[in-house]
Amino acid sequence: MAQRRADNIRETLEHLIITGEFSDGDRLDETRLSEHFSVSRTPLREALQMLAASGLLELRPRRGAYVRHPGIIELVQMFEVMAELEGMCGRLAARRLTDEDLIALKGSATACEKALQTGDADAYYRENEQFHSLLYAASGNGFLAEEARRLQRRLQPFRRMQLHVRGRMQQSMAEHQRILAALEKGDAAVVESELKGHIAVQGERFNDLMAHYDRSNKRRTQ
Amino acid sequence: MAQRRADNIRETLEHLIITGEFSDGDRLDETRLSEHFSVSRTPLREALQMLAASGLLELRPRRGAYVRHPGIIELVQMFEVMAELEGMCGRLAARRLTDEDLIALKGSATACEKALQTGDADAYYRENEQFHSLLYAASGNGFLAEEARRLQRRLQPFRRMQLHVRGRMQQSMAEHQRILAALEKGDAAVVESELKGHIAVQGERFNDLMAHYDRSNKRRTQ
DNA sequence: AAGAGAATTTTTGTATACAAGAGAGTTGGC
DNA sequence: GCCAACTCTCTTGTATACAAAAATTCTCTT
Repeated sequence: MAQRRADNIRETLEHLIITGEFSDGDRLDETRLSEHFSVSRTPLREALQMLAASGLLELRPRRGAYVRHPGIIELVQMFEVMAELEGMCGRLAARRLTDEDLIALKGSATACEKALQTGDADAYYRENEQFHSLLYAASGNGFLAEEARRLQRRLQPFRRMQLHVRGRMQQSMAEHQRILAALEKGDAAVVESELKGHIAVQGERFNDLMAHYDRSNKRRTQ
Repeated sequence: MAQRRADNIRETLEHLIITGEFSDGDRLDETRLSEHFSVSRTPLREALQMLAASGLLELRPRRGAYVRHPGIIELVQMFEVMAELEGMCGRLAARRLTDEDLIALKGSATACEKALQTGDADAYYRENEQFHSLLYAASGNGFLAEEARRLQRRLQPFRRMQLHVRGRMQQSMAEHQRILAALEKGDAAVVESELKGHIAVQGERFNDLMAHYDRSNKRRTQ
């Protein structure tokens, strides 16, 4: 991919869609957008196709590009898959972990703890993401790591919301510690189940989460 | 997606890449290809980007599109993930299976058996693919089913090769029967482990498979 | 003669121009 | 007065034209 402009536009649009600037079902007008970005329709269309490929848009032939936000059912399903992938990463990592991996993971966990103590949810979110990415890499399966990152990215805004649920950050941190301990012992089964739970809880607690989601939706729709 | 021409071209090119008409590292010339397909470069480029999005090409900015075949390591990793996803589908399906799902799966298994008895490897391949697709759907998780199908599609040519390994078809059929039996009993753990094994064996027996692969590669390179 | 640098050529990336399908609005018929 | 068909417009899909960056070749110098 990655011709300069098309890729920049993709990134910007992706952000706008993910942060909810565009609502589900919105139609993206090529001409309007190309004027907005001061480019021709050619690179803009390339951006739209990339977004469609990653599932953020639906391209209906001769009809246009429509924003496609996952509904609650689809979100639960995505978290279900994410839990499985993370569990798999953990299971493999427990067997294949290198010393460098462990050091990096511990460093990341420390950074998480620091963010937790200062109460900086954004920083915690970033460090948490880093912790999980390191774990994916530690699985020793590059393809799995890529797939996990892809889905992580897709679920990004929803995982972020989770952190605003009362007490979730503390619980998340405790889970990280248990995961690290089990990893160090090489206990694949525990790592796998801890990680599955660590993610699955986000799907299961969706009532809380959707309350937040709906309210932020309403706020921006008004 | 799916503007008429770009999508047709994508399909054709995908076939050419998957069947090995293009080798790893081959550079695809936009002008040459657009002349070959009697279209302009615009829809052709769209096709290239779709192929890049699904991992069949690498688009290096200002350098062109390069065919990207998975190496043996990546293939093993992909099968490892496929096994996990199939196992997950099976586990969920054991819990969520409807009567219609079971009937459809049984029908598909019967069709597999018929193909096996007539020794028609192509038919067996098709019916086998159908059996697995039905299983994905039976998981009750549409997102998981889509992801599984995506990866199945990507591994298609390599799974197909497996069937030419001596005795693999018979073994595969027996595994299907055991999976069906466990599904009917609702034994999620057995279904999951049977399916994991059913796929993982393909990754593990990669020495046999690669012997075939290399020979067919050599044959067409000459 | 070999290597570095400049000019040329080739190829990708972007803009614009053109074609054609979908949708809305209008008009004619019943 | 309502429905249907036709036209007109608007938007997408495709072709072509243009710009800019690599790659290649040629030349000049050492």
